[in-house]
Amino acid sequence: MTQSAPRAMRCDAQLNRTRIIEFARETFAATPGATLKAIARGAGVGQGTMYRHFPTSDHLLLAVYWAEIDELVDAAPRLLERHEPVLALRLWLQRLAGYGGLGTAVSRAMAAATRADPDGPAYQQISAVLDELLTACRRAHRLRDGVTAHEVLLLMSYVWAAEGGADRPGGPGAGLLDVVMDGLCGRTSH
Amino acid sequence: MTQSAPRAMRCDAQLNRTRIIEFARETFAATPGATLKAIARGAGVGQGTMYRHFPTSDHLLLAVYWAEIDELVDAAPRLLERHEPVLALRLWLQRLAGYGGLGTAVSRAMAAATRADPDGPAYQQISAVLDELLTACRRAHRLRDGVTAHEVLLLMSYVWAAEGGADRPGGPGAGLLDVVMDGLCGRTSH
DNA sequence: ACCTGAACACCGTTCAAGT
DNA sequence: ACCTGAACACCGTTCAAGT
Repeated sequence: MTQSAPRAMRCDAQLNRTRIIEFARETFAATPGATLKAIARGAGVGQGTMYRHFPTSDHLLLAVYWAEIDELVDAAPRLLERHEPVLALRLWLQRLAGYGGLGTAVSRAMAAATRADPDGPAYQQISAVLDELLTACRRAHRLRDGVTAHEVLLLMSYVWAAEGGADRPGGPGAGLLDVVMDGLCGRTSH
Repeated sequence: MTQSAPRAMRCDAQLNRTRIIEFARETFAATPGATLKAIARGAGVGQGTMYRHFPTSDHLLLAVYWAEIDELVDAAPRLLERHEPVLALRLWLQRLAGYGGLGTAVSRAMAAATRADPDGPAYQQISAVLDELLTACRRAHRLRDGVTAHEVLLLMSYVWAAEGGADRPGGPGAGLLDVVMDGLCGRTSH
């Protein structure tokens, strides 16, 4: 513990924080575009408190969906153990896309992370994990050269671009993952 | 003229309209996130007038960048005449991406069109023209099956996803068009 | 038919006052 | 150290009143 452990919050602050997050989760599920003020009111805290804990709505979004992001991150090594690299990559991206569509957890947090805090922990973790998948593919000479994790995430932004969600089973964009995979695996150095 | 020709506007209305558009063009160039109220004030019209002509900021955006969209649309047939289909498609997408980056004309209008008015004339024209390019490629058996123009535009949304613009020459996303092209042309039915 | 501008209901943000 | 809630500067939207 040579470094500053984040200085435990006072217990009322901690309580308020969890209260906000919990109420925000329910609220976002019902009303995706809910306002910070409304959430503060509903959670029974002052607006100043809200603002202290979550300076912007993206911060709140990340806090609410943190668990889902963790799941996504944890899934990667498991996939790499059980499948060959390219399939693992495909399944992971599929899962990423599966979270997509506005209103579902990870896509909103991803959008928030890429938008507001590209250097924040959420984006860092996700791109680090994706980088492992890409490296595995590269080692197997199954990936084209010079593609970064950030670029792949950029390419996947079609998932959370459309309001309606581009990932619905039948909808437009359902087949786009095939296109992306072929693009990523074409022209290998093999 | 069996149909309702859009009923010529009164001359003061027409004047106000062009005044708004002109001032908005300058303003957007300087301050991308400019507000409708500020533009109304700067253009010397009442807020009600602003609202009558452009119910939402996306409508204004489309009006401002209409000329650029026309250029893009007109470029397609020329490209098809002078190059083979796949190269034509590539050059057109390159041009589309070249408009990219927030703050440049077409990308903002495209984002506006896909977001607010997916059935509006701008998006219709662009996707129709892209469909011609795709059809030409398909006829030459150089395009994978079952890809629609809408999907390709969805895939290109990486261009206007990032705030900084993903299309800068050296920046991330510069090589993504290659990935997209390989993805689109892989697995042909040829 | 069109324009004006005050008015309304909202938003995020701040900050003095409390505990 | 943290919370509260009034206050501030803004936004889009509406609408009675004018021409």
